[in-house]
Amino acid sequence: MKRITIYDVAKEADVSLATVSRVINGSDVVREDTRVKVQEAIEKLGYKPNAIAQGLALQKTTTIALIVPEASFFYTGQIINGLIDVAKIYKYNIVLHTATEGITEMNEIIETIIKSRVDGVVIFNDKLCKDELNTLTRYQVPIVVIGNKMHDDMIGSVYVDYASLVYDLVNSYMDRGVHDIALVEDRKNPQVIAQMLSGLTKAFEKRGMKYDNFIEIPKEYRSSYLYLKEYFAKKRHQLVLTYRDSQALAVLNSAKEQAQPIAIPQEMEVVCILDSKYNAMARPQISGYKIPDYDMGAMAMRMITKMLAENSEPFEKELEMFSIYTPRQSTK
Amino acid sequence: MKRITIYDVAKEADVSLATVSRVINGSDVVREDTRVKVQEAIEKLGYKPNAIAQGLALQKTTTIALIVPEASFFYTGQIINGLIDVAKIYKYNIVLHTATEGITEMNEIIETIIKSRVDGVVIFNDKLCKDELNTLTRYQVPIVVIGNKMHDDMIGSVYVDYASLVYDLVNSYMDRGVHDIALVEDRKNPQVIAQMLSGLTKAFEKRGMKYDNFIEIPKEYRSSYLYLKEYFAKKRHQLVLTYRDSQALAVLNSAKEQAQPIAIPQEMEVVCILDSKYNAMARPQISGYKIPDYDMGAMAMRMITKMLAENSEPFEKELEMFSIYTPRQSTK
DNA sequence: CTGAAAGCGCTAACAA
DNA sequence: TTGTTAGCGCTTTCAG
Repeated sequence: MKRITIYDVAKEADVSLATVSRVINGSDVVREDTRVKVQEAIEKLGYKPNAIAQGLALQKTTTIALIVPEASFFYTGQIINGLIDVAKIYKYNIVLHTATEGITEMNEIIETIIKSRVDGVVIFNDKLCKDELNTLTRYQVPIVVIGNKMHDDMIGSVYVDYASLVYDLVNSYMDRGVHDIALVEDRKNPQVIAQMLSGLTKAFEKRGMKYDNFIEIPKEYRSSYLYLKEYFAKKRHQLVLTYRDSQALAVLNSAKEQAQPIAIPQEMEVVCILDSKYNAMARPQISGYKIPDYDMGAMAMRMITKMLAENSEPFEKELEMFSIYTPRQSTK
Repeated sequence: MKRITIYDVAKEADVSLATVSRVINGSDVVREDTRVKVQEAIEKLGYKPNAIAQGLALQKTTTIALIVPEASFFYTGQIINGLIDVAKIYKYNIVLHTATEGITEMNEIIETIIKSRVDGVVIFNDKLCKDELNTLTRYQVPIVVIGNKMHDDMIGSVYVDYASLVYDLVNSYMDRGVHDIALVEDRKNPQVIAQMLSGLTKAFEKRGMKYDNFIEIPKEYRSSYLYLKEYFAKKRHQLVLTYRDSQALAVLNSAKEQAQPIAIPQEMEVVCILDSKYNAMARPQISGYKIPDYDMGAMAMRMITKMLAENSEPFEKELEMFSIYTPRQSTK
């Protein structure tokens, strides 16, 4: 089947290509009968407008680039879903890029993004690289970042304030006299951990105390579990904070499986900041915050479309999203 | 910053645009000093070739479309990762589409895919729609489907043979006299379930028996859990098969939390076909098959690139992937 | 209401 | 080795 173009349709319908262009773009100046005639030709030939050629002529691609970290966590999927769902509404295509560690990698992604002339980019990445964003900005590409508060003429953001979330949580525990609070981290989400730490530090400093209770664990579950098993044999805490569900599960299992099991929540409480369906499947069920991943993706896309709109009336470029706490069995 | 084009570079370097084109495409006929001159102009102006224009001229986009189900499961992420990783190697971009339920949806996706003139499409979807694939084929778009065995001039496939996997598993259980085997399903993965069923049926028929032991559960974990709790109060099985980890967890928890807890694996064994990291975090740990999700994505992409290569020597268009069984605590 | 023609930015013969 | 020119398929003034 020969690639059929607007010319073929024009010939078939016996009109000029300009007219065909008008009907496929829904121009209302076309007389009804010629519109019908053209439509029929389109059907008959199975013509589909070439989006590439349109993009070239129009100087826009109606596609936006999405950069996510390579690690495939459940919430990444949710963000993508939310984003794509609203992208569909606005007829945008999404080209997906995954950022591995390493700056070279990120540079390459930015490079291909610029070449592909996307209309905008949404970036969700735990390692935020200001420099890379700058080069995008230099090329006039509107950006929305998910997960970090920031703001600029061409940059918007959708985020959760983990610092104050953790601050509030820790604060209320400290009010009740719980001071032995540990933070588990595995270096996979440095940005978020930094925020959590700042919340913790602030709560401690408020009371003239210094915070330094990290439990640094390996990146993989199995070794984390083993590490924690040894750790808890020597040391326990009143409250353990984790970011991801798998970390909380490592805590739970290693605490339970001590020679002298640690009773959760009686002896030690556990909160997993980033709630997931697996938290409710664990035993004891793990308390956590329901972060609106899907909505963050959706709102990020919404924001990009606003930035892209011609007549865009001014709008808030920093959008804070809120999470709700779901207490379960791992806390008193 | 004005959009700068190949003309600007040509003027700056004082050569023709053809020469510029040659250096950006690495043609080796360019004299070294003019190449340097052009490179300098490119650097100076910050020129980036317009991939859209290149696409138009070359009649190819170096992007491939990926269709995945909307549901965000862990393995979907793995497939995407694998696919993107090899896409990077071959300089392909990935535009991601999620297929919600409903045929209209799928038709729209196919429509935009055809318009966007991607070089190929990889489709991973539990609901396979032959018709949609046909329209792609009519437009000469090479396809690789992940998860279903199929084959055609323009279609390749990468799959796991769940039927024979389940057949072997069930067969060995039946050899040991275990006949009371139940299959849990929630209608979210009809294609795979159909395959599993065919394996089960075959194993039963071999012994002149008929298989009809389904446990049809709701789609959400919470209601599945409640459903199964009632179910297991009345009825138990020697072996329960599930597809996804969350289903196995629902089985585990509801069995454990009976008035008279069901001992797993002593009284009832559980196998989750699709192994995931959460299976190892559950207690008891759940036995399952390690399906090579990442590799399936990677191989699918490899296959597409082969189909796209000019001088492609013939290759196997049906690629079976194998999984390995990891016995854990949920089986004897 | 419709057509002619000039781009959009780049590639690839074909000449020079 | 380099330049000239004709597309790639579509949009959009500008005339008619």
